[in-house]
Amino acid sequence: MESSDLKNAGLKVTLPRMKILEFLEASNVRHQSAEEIYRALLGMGEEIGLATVYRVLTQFESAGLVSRHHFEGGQAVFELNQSGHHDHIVCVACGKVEEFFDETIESQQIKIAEDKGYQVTDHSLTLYGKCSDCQKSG
Amino acid sequence: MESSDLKNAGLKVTLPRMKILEFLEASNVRHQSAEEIYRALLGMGEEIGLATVYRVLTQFESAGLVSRHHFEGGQAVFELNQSGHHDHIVCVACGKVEEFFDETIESQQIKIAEDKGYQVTDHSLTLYGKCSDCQKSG
DNA sequence: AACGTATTTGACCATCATAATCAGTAGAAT
DNA sequence: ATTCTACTGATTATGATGGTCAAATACGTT
Ligand SMILES: [Mn+2]
Ligand SMILES: [Mn+2]
Ligand SMILES: [Zn+2]
Ligand SMILES: [Zn+2]
Repeated sequence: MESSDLKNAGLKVTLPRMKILEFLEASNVRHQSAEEIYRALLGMGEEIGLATVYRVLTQFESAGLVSRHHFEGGQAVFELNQSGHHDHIVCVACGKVEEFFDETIESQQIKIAEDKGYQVTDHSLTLYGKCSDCQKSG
Repeated sequence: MESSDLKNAGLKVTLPRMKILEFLEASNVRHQSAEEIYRALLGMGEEIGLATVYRVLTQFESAGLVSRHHFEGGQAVFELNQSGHHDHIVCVACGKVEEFFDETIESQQIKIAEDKGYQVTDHSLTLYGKCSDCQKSG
């Protein structure tokens, strides 16, 4: 039951919020833009405004329910925070997004920041390249 | 002489291009937005259009003279490509930007990509945190 | 030096992603 | 059920950046 997630986040349980959360949980695409989510919901016959989608996603982000990523060149994409932290590798040809987590990189980042006297709050790491499929066909 | 840089890049030597390149070379701030560069030039009494600044910076980027970075929340920033590749750590309190290069991270990134069958073309890594100054005063 | 042409400039407008407004609507506490 | 407040969604606003086009300019050629 997703409504408990909303309550826990201090958000009123409303139809648009439920619909967006359900959609993200049911979707097999993990990284989607606000507009993609909006269009998908419209396509499912839901009545929802684009402004609401943007607003709700921002609220979900503040509540820690979703993460927002800015990959090169396009809109921000959102993903449910189900598994823990990870970084991304994006295919510059087909747009496919894969996830990875590397302990060596993670700890090295903290070490670098500490050496410079910084207290790290966040980081963003994205690799760009051609996936194996696109290397064959391109 | 900077005009040779422009010629090498296949760009005609024009006043606006010279002015922007000279400004970037003379500036002690390494990472600046198009608008900051525009305002600085205006403040120096130069006559230049904002559209020209954007256009020229994009041309410089294509020519490999500058790099463009999208840090969180604001405009893109540009920097001269004088030293080699590096990544950035940004203070979330005062906006200060520091640079670093870590061979461990660099090679680990390539290894990760290879394991997934990707041919890396580029990557972006930015750490966010509080610098030592801002930790004291904040 | 003067010319001719292709390129560049800059004022202005267009666009794109996203945020703000605000009147109407719908949760939820009583 | 009533009431109050937070939420929604159509619309408008915003901020960064790109496109247009007439006027200006760089530069190879005379
Ligand atoms: Mn992800
Ligand atoms: Mn830099
Ligand atoms: Zn691909
Ligand atoms: Zn700071």
